[in-house]
Amino acid sequence: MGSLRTPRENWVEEGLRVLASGGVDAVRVEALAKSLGVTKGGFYGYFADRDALLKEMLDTWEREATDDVLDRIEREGGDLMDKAYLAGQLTFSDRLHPIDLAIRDWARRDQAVAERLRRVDNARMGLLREAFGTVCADPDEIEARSVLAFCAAIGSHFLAADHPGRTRAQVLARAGDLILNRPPSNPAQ
Amino acid sequence: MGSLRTPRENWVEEGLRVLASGGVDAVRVEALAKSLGVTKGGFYGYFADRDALLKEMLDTWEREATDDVLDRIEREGGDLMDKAYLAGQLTFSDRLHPIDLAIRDWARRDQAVAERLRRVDNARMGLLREAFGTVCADPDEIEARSVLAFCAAIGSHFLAADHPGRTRAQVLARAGDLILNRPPSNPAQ
Amino acid sequence: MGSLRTPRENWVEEGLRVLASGGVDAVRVEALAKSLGVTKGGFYGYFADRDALLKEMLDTWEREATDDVLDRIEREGGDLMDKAYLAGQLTFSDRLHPIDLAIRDWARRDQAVAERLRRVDNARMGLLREAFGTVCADPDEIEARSVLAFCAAIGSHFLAADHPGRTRAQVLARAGDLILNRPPSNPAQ
Amino acid sequence: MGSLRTPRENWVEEGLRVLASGGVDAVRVEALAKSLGVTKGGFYGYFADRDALLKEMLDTWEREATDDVLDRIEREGGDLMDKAYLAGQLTFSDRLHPIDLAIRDWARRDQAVAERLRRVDNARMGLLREAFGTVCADPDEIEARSVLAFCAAIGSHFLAADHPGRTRAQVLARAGDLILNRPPSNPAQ
DNA sequence: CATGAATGAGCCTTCATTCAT
DNA sequence: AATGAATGAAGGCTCATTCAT
Repeated sequence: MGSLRTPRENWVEEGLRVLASGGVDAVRVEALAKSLGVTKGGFYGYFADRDALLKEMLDTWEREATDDVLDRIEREGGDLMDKAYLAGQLTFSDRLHPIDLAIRDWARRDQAVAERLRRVDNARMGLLREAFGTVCADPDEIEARSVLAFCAAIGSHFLAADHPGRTRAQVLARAGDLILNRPPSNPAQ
Repeated sequence: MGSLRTPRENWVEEGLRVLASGGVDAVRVEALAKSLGVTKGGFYGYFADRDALLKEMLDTWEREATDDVLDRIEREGGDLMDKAYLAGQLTFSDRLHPIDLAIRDWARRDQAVAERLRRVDNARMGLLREAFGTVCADPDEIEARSVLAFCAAIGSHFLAADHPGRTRAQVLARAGDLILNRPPSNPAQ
Repeated sequence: MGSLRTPRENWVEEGLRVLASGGVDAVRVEALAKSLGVTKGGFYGYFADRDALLKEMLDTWEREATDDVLDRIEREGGDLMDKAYLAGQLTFSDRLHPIDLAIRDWARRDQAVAERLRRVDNARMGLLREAFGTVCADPDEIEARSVLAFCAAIGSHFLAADHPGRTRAQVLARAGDLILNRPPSNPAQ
Repeated sequence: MGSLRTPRENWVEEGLRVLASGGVDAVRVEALAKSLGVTKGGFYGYFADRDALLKEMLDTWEREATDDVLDRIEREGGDLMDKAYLAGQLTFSDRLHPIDLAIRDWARRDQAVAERLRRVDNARMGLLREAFGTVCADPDEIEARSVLAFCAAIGSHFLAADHPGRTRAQVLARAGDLILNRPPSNPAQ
């Protein structure tokens, strides 16, 4: 399946993989070349320079993180809460989430990246607001709950603490109930 | 005040400053030397190598983030919620917070750092559990609210979205009310 | 007209153009390919390697600079001084002159090129000697005036100085009078 | 004597040597390092980058080609013609002349270098004008003879032709007589 | 033939590290 | 201890060259 991609896409793909696991600074032409089993010289047949690759990677991520997610939730249907939930699942998928975290860190040092992240996060917050709007009337509360949901999703992946006697998933499930202001959904777990 | 420190401490201090603003990869002996106005050769009079400095930086941070904070809240007194609140203020201070964020990202790629962060975050979660224990009886709920509080603190600094018509601080204040399960503390704002 | 040439000739032509404007080191297969709108791989269908192109360029230049010039002045007729003058005009034409200068520099570092240039310059000096022979009897003086004429033509294109109140062309016209040992041809200018 | 120079000066010196023999493009950090018997990494302790070296080389050349020459002819004394002659000897010395030729070629592709060369050539033309002013009254003729002298000096080093039965020096001596409008200085040679 | 793709050598630059003084 | 000088390993980029299609 990987070989069905154009070589150009392979560079982008490998770049995103490395970005996710090692951060921007680890996205080195030479390292990617080795992973792809080619020599670094070939890289410049596809990209003007390393920056061009980074830009392409961000384009790909932005598209996947917004358009692709929106297309998908539109196709699947459901009410607004279902859609937001599905968007969350797609956003925090094994593929997208690690990239997301790396980009969040990257954005702290690169204004252009910060701007892209802002666009993406605004789109996501839009979905959350719509969803919380179906269960809550006060706009301030909608905003607060949306932010809480978003922060929980992000923060839980940066948080290193243990939860003796529980799994992180269990704790987060309960936190989700609190954010949605509903009774514990699965007390037995 | 800076010059009252030993040269060794100056290297560590500068290292932490750069870590906070540029991430681990920006902590380069040469760059630090230039900032300190000395030559990089001198570095090796104090540290075996770059890794030794990084370790020392982590030691300093860990001490400040746990012992120093604990000492301080012990001295200041107050109930458990006050203590947790003060700990939060100290933790998310202008000095510690940027270092914290950088270390969180660093921990994603370095197991040893992850381990240290786990120790620190566990200590912090301990304070939060104690505090929430004074307003809530269910251990699962205590855990969930503690995590929510922690995630909100971390996540809000990685979140790039806008809040039309509101400041981030206002939204977070309201989120804090939700986490503490209390009515909006300042509805007028 | 350019497209009437064979592809092979196009490579040579473009090579000479680049040689004229940027020197030998600027004659790069990749750059030429881009200018010609083809891929560099195709180059090797016509030339064994870059050196083969350079050789071909020198062949073309040598032919144009000697045979073509001689043919032309033979066809045009006139006395020997007229012929030398026409040869000079052809030699220092917009096309040939920049190539000539670049080759002169190239010859300083490449013995084979120096040898070719020697052949060409000897041919030119021959014409000059014949021409000056019509206005001057002393062989030493003929040689000296011929060299002066030649040096003025070359040197004036490497000389960077200004001539306050005069154009370079005016100064050179007067220099030409001196070389030919005749009164100022156009004192009013 | 070479080792009495600072390492920095050694880089500049070697740079000028290579410039003289191979042109700007041959001035490569790695090549210079090898000639100096050091590794290329050390270069960057003295210069920000290759351009900084090139600039320093040009500074050194400009100083030697103008200030040093002027100082020297001032010290030596003599009439204006003697001074111009000495300046010519210094300028077309084994050291300066090859550098000069290389810079002349370089100037054809680099505007900043052209500007420096213009300054230097203007200074030289100034000396020539003063000298010819002592033997000639007409300003146009002074300018023409000055340019001829200069072009002969430059051009004779780019000219590749042979002079059967004579040496280049002999021909140039006679050319010098013509430029100075004096009888053959050494008819016997 | 010409193209797309890749190779490999070479250059510029950065940086951790060493070492004599 | 601190400096000046140098080393060597990387990494970014260019380019002549090769080769399968």
